[in-house]
Amino acid sequence: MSEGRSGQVERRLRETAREAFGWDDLRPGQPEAMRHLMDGGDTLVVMPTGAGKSAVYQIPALLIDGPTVVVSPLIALQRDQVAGLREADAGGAVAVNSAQSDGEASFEAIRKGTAEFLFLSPEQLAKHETIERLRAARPSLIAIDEAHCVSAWGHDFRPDYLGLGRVIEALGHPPVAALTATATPSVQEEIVQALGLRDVHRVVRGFDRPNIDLEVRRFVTAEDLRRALVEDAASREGVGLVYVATRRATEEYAAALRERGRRVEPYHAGMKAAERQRVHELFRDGEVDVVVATSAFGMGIDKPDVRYVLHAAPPESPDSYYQEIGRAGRDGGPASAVLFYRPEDLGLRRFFAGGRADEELLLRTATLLGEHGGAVPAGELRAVLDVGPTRLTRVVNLLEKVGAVEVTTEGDVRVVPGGPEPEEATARAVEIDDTRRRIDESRIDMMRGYAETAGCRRRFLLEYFGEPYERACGACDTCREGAPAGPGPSDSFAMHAKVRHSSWGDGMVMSRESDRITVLFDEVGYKTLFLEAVEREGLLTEIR
DNA sequence: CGGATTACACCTACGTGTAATCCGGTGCTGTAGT
Repeated sequence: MSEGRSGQVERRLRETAREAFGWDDLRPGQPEAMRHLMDGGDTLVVMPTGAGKSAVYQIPALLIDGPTVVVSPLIALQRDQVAGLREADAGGAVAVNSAQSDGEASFEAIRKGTAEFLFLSPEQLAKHETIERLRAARPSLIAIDEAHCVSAWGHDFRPDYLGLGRVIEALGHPPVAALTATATPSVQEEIVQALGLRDVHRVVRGFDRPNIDLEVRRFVTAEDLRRALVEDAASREGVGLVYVATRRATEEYAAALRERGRRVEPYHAGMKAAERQRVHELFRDGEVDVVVATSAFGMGIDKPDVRYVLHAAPPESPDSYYQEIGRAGRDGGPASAVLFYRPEDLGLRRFFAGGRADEELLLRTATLLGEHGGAVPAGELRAVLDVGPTRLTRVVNLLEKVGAVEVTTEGDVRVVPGGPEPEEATARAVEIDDTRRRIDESRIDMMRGYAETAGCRRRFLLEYFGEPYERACGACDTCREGAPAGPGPSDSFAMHAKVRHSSWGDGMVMSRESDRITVLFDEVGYKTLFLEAVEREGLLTEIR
């Protein structure tokens, strides 16, 4: 590739950025990713909200002939994105989902080229008719927005996320851009695997948010914690968020804060759509001081002047925690993230993470498909097995992973000839699901690790996300109290070293403190080991 | 897994303690009934 041609491509990218979106310049990392897409490769972009993730696919979309399919997890998000693109001179945008009646008109607009962008949920893409309509429009680019959902939701909550790899192939695998604000190296790997990305160019940058002060306050009784949080939230200046674990707690904290004179609204997924919308608007317009919410509140929020994010209970992983506190201080001004912590409150997360694969249903599905021998439409399979679409997709995903069944281009399910027998397939599927669950549970352990570390909290989080951070930040509670120094002079088990444990298998060193290291094992997830014991017992060997 | 609620035992006052039970998050979709 000559210097001249890539320079020319970059000039066209810059021109398009200016003309269509009014952006005067491209940001670091963007041009390379855009060029890679235009050369036909896939790209994985991990950048904070507001740093220009969307531009990475939107600008090439206008330069490559053919429409762009955008997978977006929330209908509300699709609406905002369509509206945003319509304001720009970006070739038009439409969506297809259950909230709008005229899906056919949207497909028509894409086919005729009167719209460049088509927004869809993974569930829409799980339908064979949708794929057929899209194939007719010959999409030339696919964007997966909020790509961490593949890993966070694909295994149970919204299993159609794991079908996206198949969708990409069915559409002829045009260049794919997967975008997210938060993904550890292992989640990045999972996204690449699940989507079947090839020739991947990665842009990973900007994890550190130095203006967010980090603090954990520990409590013994639930009542003390509750009082302290209400007191804290009631006395803060500016707009803030309080994350709680249950819907009921949103109401209770909101009532307590209202009593303290704050303008406050609860928010959770059990509320009516109109009410949720209203809270979003009040928050956006600065007409509330505090929103008390479950994890339902967050995606798509881009309010710059959120001054604090308090947690009344730990979330399920540092991944979720970092996403939630990352909504503070987007304007670069001082912001605060405080976790009000009791170890007992991790129990609810353990409960949520605890559901095991349905062994009986796996066996029944595999047996039934084996006896039938041919391709069975998903609808018929659901009826015979008497299960809903979510459960069936979950089971089919697992059986597909062990090579027992496959989904045809028509969207039917059939056994793979020569694949494992039903019993064997079930056992292997259960094992795969158990591994995934152990890793989920180990993420809860890492959340505890964050809450209980004596070291710098920022360092803990950044190393969890794979960014070596060889110092103390000075802007967290442990630093202010004089956090212990970093790792000693020993250079064994360096950051990101590959190691082997006699019973936990292979893993990678993800963080180091003065007396302990944390290793992410392929099979059992995150484990923290004390260096003294590692050396005394010879627990780990370095491998390469 | 832990917290909140309910049931009921106590035993004779109308309240209190303990055991059993229930419940908990995230969103899409498509259809039936207003």
